[in-house]
Amino acid sequence: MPRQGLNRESVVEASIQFIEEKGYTAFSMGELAKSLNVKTASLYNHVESVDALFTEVGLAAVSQMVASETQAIKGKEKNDALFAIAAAYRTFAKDHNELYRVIMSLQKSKNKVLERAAGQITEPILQVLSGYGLSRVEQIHWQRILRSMMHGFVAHEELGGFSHYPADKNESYQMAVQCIADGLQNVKKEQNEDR
Amino acid sequence: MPRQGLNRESVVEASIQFIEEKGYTAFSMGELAKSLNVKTASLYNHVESVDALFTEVGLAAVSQMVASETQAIKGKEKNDALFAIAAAYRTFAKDHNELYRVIMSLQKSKNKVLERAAGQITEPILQVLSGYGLSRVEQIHWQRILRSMMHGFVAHEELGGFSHYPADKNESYQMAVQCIADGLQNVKKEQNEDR
DNA sequence: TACAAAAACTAATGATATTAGTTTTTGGGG
DNA sequence: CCCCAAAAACTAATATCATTAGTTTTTGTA
Repeated sequence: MPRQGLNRESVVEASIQFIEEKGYTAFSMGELAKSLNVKTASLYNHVESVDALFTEVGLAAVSQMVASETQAIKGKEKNDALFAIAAAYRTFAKDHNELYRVIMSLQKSKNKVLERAAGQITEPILQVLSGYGLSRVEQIHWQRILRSMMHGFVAHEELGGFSHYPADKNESYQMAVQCIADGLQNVKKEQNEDR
Repeated sequence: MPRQGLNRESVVEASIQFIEEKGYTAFSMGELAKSLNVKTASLYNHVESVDALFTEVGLAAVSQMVASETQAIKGKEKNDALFAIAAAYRTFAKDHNELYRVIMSLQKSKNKVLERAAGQITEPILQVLSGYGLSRVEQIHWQRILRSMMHGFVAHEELGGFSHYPADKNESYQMAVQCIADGLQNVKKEQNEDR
């Protein structure tokens, strides 16, 4: 009954912490409330719904991830930047796999929110690609290709999708990124041949 | 009270139909029961839990998907087969996007089940790759790369992850697959250079 | 034809999110 | 310094889930 000094931000913050510690599936309004020494209903003074809360958590997670990526590519360009961002992406997904799931479940939510997130996610990737002398449209294509590969890989990896085979996953990932690096190289080559 | 002649199989079948029609999120034991003219509790004579039921649905979906892929690559090899399986994968994911989600949520489930599914999913992909003269280990790496790209792409696409940009998604996907085709080509080239 | 197993049912429990309505706290204006 | 309105917390209730226990009904077969 003494006030806990909660607000939207601190509730989101607490949710992130809860999810990182106890996991995605353990989360509920009741459990969150308990961890804040508050009754469940009190949370609704600060957030409209569990969905809205998850959206906030997802956006915060996106910011964290983008920050990691941005940090990772600082001062790098071309393939150095490419391998760096790919490594940062995968590392974040592994180190914060519960948050990564929230990011990926974010998509299904609505309109504006999604656009803001998409814009953020795209930014460091486009920065990396800007070093390859691509046209505007090519950048969009390759941005999609890179994101697909990175997400597809970590999604399979984390969900146990390609367990146990006698081949190192780090090496698989390196090969995947190299494949894209080579593909980007080819774009330039083809342009030269066009002249 | 007259018997509905249900059994595990028909319940799974009905679940698939329900999910395809009304969607993943609309599903509940109660709604399923309603669609079968049965009380909720009766379903438990045939399935142990919602989780077990979803596992069954997921495995059935995997079978369908693998069948599509297998059909698509019949009589093809090398890049023909590669582009065919990639197209079939994406088409299935789009045409049965609710089922595709179930497949992807399958992963988190347990041990044996997962292995069986993984084995099935891998099969037609390895068949395609067998045309490229790869070593055993290389096959595993490239299988992971291809699966990552395909899943990553359709996941982003379906969840609205890379909406609206002025670049055709079909073309992005073609480029992604071409990138892998070129990568596979390079493996051979490098082997030749080794001699 | 009777009976036992299978299939359906009723009723209950315990999570869950959410809302309505009530009490408590507290910061700023008289 | 005190009062009061808004904000923050609370209590209580509802509705939706999955799931289980215990009961009745149906039906194949001995």
